[in-house]
Amino acid sequence: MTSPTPRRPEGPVKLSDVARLAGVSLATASKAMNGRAQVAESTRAKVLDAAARLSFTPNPIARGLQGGRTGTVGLLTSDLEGRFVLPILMGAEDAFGAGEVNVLLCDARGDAVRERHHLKTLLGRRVDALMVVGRQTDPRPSLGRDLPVPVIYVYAPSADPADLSLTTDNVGAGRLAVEHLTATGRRRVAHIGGDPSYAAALDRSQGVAEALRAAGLEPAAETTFGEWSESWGRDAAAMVLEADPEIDGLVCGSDQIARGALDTARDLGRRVPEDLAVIGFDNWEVLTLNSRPQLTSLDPKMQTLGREAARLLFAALDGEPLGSGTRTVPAQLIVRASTVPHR
Amino acid sequence: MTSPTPRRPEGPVKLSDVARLAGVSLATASKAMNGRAQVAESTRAKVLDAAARLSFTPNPIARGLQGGRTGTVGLLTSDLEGRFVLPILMGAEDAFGAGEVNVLLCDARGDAVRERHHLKTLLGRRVDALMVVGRQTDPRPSLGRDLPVPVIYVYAPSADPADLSLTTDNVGAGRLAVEHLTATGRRRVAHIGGDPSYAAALDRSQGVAEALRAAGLEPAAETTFGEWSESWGRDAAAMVLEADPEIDGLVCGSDQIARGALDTARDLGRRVPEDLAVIGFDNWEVLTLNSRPQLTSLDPKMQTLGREAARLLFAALDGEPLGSGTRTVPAQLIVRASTVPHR
DNA sequence: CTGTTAGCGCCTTCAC
DNA sequence: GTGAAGGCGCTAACAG
Repeated sequence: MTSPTPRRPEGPVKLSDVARLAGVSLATASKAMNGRAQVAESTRAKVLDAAARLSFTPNPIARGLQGGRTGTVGLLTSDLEGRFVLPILMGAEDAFGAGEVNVLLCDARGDAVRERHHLKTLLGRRVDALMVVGRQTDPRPSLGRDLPVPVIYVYAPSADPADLSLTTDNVGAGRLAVEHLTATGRRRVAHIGGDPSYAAALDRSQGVAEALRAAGLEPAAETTFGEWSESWGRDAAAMVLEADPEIDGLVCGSDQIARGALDTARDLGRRVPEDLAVIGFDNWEVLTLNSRPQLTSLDPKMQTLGREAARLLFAALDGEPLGSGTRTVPAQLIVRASTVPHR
Repeated sequence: MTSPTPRRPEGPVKLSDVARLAGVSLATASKAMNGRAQVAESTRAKVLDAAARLSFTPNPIARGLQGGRTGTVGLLTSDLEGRFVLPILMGAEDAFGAGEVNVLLCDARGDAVRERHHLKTLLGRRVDALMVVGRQTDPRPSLGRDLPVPVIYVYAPSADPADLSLTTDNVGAGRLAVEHLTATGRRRVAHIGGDPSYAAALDRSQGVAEALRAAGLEPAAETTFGEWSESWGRDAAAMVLEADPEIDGLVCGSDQIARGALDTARDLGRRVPEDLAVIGFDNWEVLTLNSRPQLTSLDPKMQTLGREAARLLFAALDGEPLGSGTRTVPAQLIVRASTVPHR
């Protein structure tokens, strides 16, 4: 047996160490390591073995200098604060990590100048691709058309249809909410909207309207828009329920609003879900799991969004055309006790 | 006037382009750009001007190959999911970004094997420093003592006292909570604890006990521990208030618990804050701002934690000794209507 | 199939 | 004060 762990050179082990141990030239070692075809299987085995014994890791910096892949992608967020961004980030980091890619994170904190600057440094670091994450579904300005790497916009789509964007399907989510309520027998449904300056609020409202129409139902009231807060949910629910006491289904623009609505329902002595079904959006668990009763909600699948975006970038790096336009990921209905009686 | 924007070579501009435009050699250009002393001021000016006109950005990859700084730090999180991690990340990214450093993000998702792996790739990428972020304040295993770069543990301190850790002062936070209640005249104070398997729950409880003793007060009851949920807050508050109706101050182990306690107080007809003051921990705004009344809480200053950790790493990169042991950042009392009557 | 030779972009000796 | 040459670790031409 040869010595299992040859004397390691000081410092990190380099390809030349591997080559020497394997008794081949540097170039051959390189080819063997990178799976190039012009290498005899026996030599490849020798090299691979040597590499393993030295636990060699190629230096990505040196590799990057060559102009090939750096194995990094830039993640440009407009605002880390938003709770929506984190799951996207997780999904992306997850998907990339599996593919030996590392994520370079930059937060522009809502400032276009800072965003420009980060874009420059990321390109300077020769990232292989870029993912731009915003915290609203309203379209945002494009980074430009002639970037040297593939770019995908996530959650906040690019305003330029030539770019590729991936966002959540809020219209569909609105439809799903109503379909769930009608499927559970509700006939008199009202919608309490969120902040109408957000596309998400308008889209959800549109979906609600479409589904009601499709079900042959009149909305119990015009959508009332307000803000994304519990207090708005409390107030709006009081208004709506007073105006039409027959209402048996309430679609709320967000879980916060829904939680406020639940409070009002309790104050008014309405039993949920027996007298009144309440449904929210976002599936923000701190809210949905802690409310009484627990809240049915539409999960925007942010993690899927991140993962899927990473997948698309990977495909682009593998030479597939990136594509363009805005694609959506469907929301998922999470049923809890606020819409169906105890099982 | 010379042409303001000289014909740019194709591709990114390199130092040799700058040198040529400035009419000096590559070496001189390098020295001039890096502020080395052995360069005439006049030549330096020429070079700087040329660089500006070409908007030259040094290639960090090539720089990194040299073995100097790569201008990247690794951020190793044990779990991105936790809501605590994000603000730390923001603070760190913020502080680093200002210093022209980029953050390489890796999420181990609570898996030690994955953590090892990420550690290896980060070191392989020659990060200048490492920041390890956990989601509980319980000590975590050290990454080891002989890492080639400075390491700081944030929020979750390292179990090895030779490492440098930065976390939040939960004991002090517990004290602050009680001091606030006594300062507003409460004399009969009980503590509803969180999940006792968390150091945070025990530390806060300890701080509460200390401050009560210091104020010459008996705790209204032994701390009851449970879980970090609203329903535990509701149940525990009911128990505690029934056992001792004289209680006029409730320190809750988290904002979630506090919110549950507020619900119970309302159900029991106790006026908050007149009859009963309620205070939480974490200052999680979705909870504190939406409760009725708004909730006084102790903010753990996670963003400060991240920023401060980055600062310490910067100092270490500048040659200062890194230091060791666990340091803490004090929590900040955020007073709202649940402890003081309407102003 | 394998090895030799040139760079990638930059910084750093070391002569001049 | 300036420039020429060598090298960081690796890959991509080319020769053998």
